[in-house]
Amino acid sequence: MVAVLTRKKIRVILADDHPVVRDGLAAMVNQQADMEVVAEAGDGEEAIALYEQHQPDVLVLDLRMPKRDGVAVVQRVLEINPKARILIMTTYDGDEDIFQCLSQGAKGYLLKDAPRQEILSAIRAVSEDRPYTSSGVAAKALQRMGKPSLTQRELNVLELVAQGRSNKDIARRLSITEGTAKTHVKSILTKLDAISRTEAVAVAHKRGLIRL
Amino acid sequence: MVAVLTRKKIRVILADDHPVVRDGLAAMVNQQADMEVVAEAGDGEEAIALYEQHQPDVLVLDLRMPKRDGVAVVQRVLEINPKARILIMTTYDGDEDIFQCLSQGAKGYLLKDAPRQEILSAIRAVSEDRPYTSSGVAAKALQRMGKPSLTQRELNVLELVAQGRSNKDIARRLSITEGTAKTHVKSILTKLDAISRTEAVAVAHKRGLIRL
DNA sequence: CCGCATCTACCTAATAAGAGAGAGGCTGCC
DNA sequence: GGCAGCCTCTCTCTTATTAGGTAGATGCGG
Repeated sequence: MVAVLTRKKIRVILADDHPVVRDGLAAMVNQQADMEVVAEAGDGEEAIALYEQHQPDVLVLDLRMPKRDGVAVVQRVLEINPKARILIMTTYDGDEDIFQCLSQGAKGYLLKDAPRQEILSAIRAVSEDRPYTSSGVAAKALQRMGKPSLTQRELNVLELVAQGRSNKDIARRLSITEGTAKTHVKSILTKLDAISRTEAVAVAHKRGLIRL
Repeated sequence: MVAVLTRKKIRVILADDHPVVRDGLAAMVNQQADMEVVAEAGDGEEAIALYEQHQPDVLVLDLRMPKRDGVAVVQRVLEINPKARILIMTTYDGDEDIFQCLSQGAKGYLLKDAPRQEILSAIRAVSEDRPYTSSGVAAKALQRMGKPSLTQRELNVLELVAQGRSNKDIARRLSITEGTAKTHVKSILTKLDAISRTEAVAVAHKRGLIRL
């Protein structure tokens, strides 16, 4: 046995819907002398419940999860404990979610393809309340800065556009006139700097504004 | 120590670009008495090289990888050893890749969010040359059957359509006339059963015909 | 209360996209 | 050789989309 350090171990909760990923992270974390996994969650609601129960030092959170997605979990956990230390970890690299999570108070954000060392450093950083963001992610978050954001209504319209609906169809579904639908589409095009609706969908997808 | 069985252990190679996932799978596999990980690859080329070197019983392969993607690896490995037993494992659930891999000779296909037991069963099945396909995946592969496939040219056009290019722009890039571009777009729409180009992009994405 | 943003709605004119039909050159397969 | 499938090009016609401007109604924060 290794001598136990004076400091307590960093208590970590893992939340990810892939058992494989949880196993991988758990194996990595538990191999470290200074940290341990105290619980694992497979969906958003479980993550919130387990956070409340264990009050860990760090919550490692996948953005895409069943029941409640990452952004919602971040929100809820910070309501429970405004000082919560959350490390977002995902395969996803669109910039909208990154921005949302970080601006809501997540302490770190990194991608799943990060090497072991980087993941462990990130957990340590976040546990000490230091922000951690991998370089590529930081760049994207900066890119997102200054770009106009879509209104809720525009997002609804955008979603329908992405499904290939016509303006007329969109109007019917949202119970507005075709003219209004056009206006929304137009301002979406302007904000996303796109020439056609199809390009708008491509841009929106790249930014993580919509999921397909 | 547990008594060693008469049978040899199933020798497994893991290929995935996420260190976390490799760790998770390795931990799961090595805990089993009847299997062991003999090598791990982080990209397609490495996977091929390690396969050649170790000639494992099972190759567990992620579809999306740097350097060379899953489909290409399946092809190459089966050239090296036509009896190779390959288990495709991915987060991706579009049906095009599933179909491609299975029709090329991969023995199994499952999703990363599968529970531990299912993953292990799949490895065992494939190691005995029995096909394994999780139910949801099988359904999608069947769906794909009978649906018209796009020609190479149409796929090129589709890619440009997905980027939001206009017919005129597509024509210029492919050095064809706008009329011809329209013809291709039209037959894409017909084959994908879409009304507009934007819907075509949505369908194509869902089917895994294109990546964004 | 005022200003600002948003959502709503209408208009015209220009452009792009989609439907339909036809047709020649090319390949590969039977 | 003949046939099928693909790619290419042409044409017309209709509809959808986009650009431009204008403007009333609402709600929110200063």
